[in-house]
Amino acid sequence: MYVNVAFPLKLHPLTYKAHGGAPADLRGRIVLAPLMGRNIRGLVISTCEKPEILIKKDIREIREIYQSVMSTSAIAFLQWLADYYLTPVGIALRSSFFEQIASIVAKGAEEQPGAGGQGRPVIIPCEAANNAAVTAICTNLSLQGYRSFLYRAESSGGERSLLISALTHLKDSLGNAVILAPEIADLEHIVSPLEDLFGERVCVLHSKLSKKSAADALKRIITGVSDIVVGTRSAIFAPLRKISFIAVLAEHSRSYKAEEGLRYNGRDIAVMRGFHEKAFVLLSSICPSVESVYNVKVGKYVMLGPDGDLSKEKPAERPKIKIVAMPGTAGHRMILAPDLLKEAKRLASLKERFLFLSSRKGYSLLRCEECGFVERCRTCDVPLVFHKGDDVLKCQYCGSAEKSPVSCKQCGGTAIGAYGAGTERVKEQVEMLLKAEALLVEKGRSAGRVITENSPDLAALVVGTSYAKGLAYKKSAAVSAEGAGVAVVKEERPFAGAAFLNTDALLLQPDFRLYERAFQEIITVAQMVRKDGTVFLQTKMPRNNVLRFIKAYDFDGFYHYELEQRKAFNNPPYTKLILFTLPFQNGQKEPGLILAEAQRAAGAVNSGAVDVLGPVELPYHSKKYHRCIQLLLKSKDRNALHDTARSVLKGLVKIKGAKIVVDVDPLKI
DNA sequence: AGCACGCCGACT
DNA sequence: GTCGGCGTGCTC
Repeated sequence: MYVNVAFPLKLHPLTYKAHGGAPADLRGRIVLAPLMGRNIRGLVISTCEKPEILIKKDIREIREIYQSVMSTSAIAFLQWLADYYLTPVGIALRSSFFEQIASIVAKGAEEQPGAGGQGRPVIIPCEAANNAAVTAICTNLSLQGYRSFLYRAESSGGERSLLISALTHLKDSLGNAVILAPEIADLEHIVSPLEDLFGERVCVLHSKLSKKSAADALKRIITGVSDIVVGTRSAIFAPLRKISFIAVLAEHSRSYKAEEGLRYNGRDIAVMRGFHEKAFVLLSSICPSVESVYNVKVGKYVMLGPDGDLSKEKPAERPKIKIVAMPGTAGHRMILAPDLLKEAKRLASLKERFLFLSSRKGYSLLRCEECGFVERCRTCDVPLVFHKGDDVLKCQYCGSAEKSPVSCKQCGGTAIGAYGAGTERVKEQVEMLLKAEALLVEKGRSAGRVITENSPDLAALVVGTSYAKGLAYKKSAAVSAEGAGVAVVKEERPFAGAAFLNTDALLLQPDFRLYERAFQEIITVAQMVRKDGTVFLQTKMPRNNVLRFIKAYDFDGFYHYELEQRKAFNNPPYTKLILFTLPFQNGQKEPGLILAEAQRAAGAVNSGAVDVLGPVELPYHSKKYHRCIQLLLKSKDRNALHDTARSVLKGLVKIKGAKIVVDVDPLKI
């Protein structure tokens, strides 16, 4: 018997011989196989009586055979994953905790697998806060087959409570489950109630766990001690033998998209894993993605709601959204509108909390009053941001800083003024106008780190980028890599008011998903503000369509409008995209040469069903690379798109010295 | 991922 | 003349 073995390498599966006494059920087993003079652990993805390909050398024999870690459906999912994301199976395997799993299995080969599932769950009675959705979940789960549902919740609390209520109802009848949340910091909210319900059955899995914690979690899953896995996107690769329930919380979140390595979307592949496992898949969000709403529309998902229809829901009590028209005249310098200031002042006097959101860090841009010149970064070609505290001009991408100028680099003029308002300047303004201290919160570098503030009580006035949203909560235990799983339920103290100071920054960039993002961003903040509070939107475009939908909390109106727009401009979800990026360093040989070769690769496209955009040369913001060449394929036909992409990729890999990044269903283009 | 093969610059 | 740089290619 021969076996085809996938290794966690950039390599297609290789054929080996299995010795006479080998067990018959080799598929899904981990094996030790000779490769390049060493022994490497791999996964048997298929078996055959005769080798499927002719090889010059003689076929070598498997050295060791260990236990199976993948069911047939898990292997099918893995192969689909590799196929869909245009990558060798080995790369897909490497994204699936394979090396850790293989090492656990090989080392623990002599040990008996644990009986598993003995921890008696502690059942906590659930408050009867449920609705038709809970019933729908329970009924459908018992049907045992693949189905995907989309649920729009009123609040993130509501989203969690649907999940917890449904699982409480199911109690002992719940099979294996995977529950995904976008950020590590979101996990603690779910883990704690789930542990109350299911005890030992619950385990946490995400990529920031220490080696040991990850190994522990994986071991618990493999041995059957834990069969309810809660985690971030990578947890969808949990080595469960079977899955009957998958939940994706905040399914609209962009954090589900991997931005390095295999660029998968955790939400999309959760649905596909659910399909292969014949599982029940629940996607939920307070503002579902346009993609998912579209999938409901075309019958791929079922809408879960009181009447299966969003529009029939009772209007919830929500904070008022107030559009504040700012003077449109060029050069107007108002940062905080009087209305907004008045309300913030009133709330501050009542010791209530107010959140000021700006989309930029730092103080402002510096602009020559004479000629309007704004200095840009030499490598990244973006405007440099003035940081008043450090008195430097800084690039937001490469971080390079230089002393702030005294005169204009273009005309020599000495009148240089602040232009726009970043968080640093907003803080200055707020403190000056409200005569109170404000807390500045900016996004840290590592996702999942929770801000902890020194003051015993939370600051009343908070200024920040959208990252400051995390401060809607009071005490939060830092989610360290080690301590994940030890959850502390946060005590909430919502903001009584919030303001987007430059809403227009959310509405003016050239990206077809911009309106969707603005909608989600504002709804997310509104959801955190007290129901009797106010959310202010400062804008120079008070009549903008999206702002009107947001003001009225008109979800149906928004999705309808947005889908029309996407259709009219041939954008996703009506078309599908695959993006090739070839990044290069500044010093590298003429990009013109690479561009010409990329052109040739793109020229080989012969499918009329696929549009080719580019290749074009663009700035690329990363530490190592500064510019890139991008090639975008666009089609209504997924099969034609993938076939074309495969042939284009064949051409691109021939380009010497070029690194190629393939992004199927890119979010940023 | 490793490891070998292979074609251009500074040395015992 | 050789030693060695790492760019490119192969691994059953």
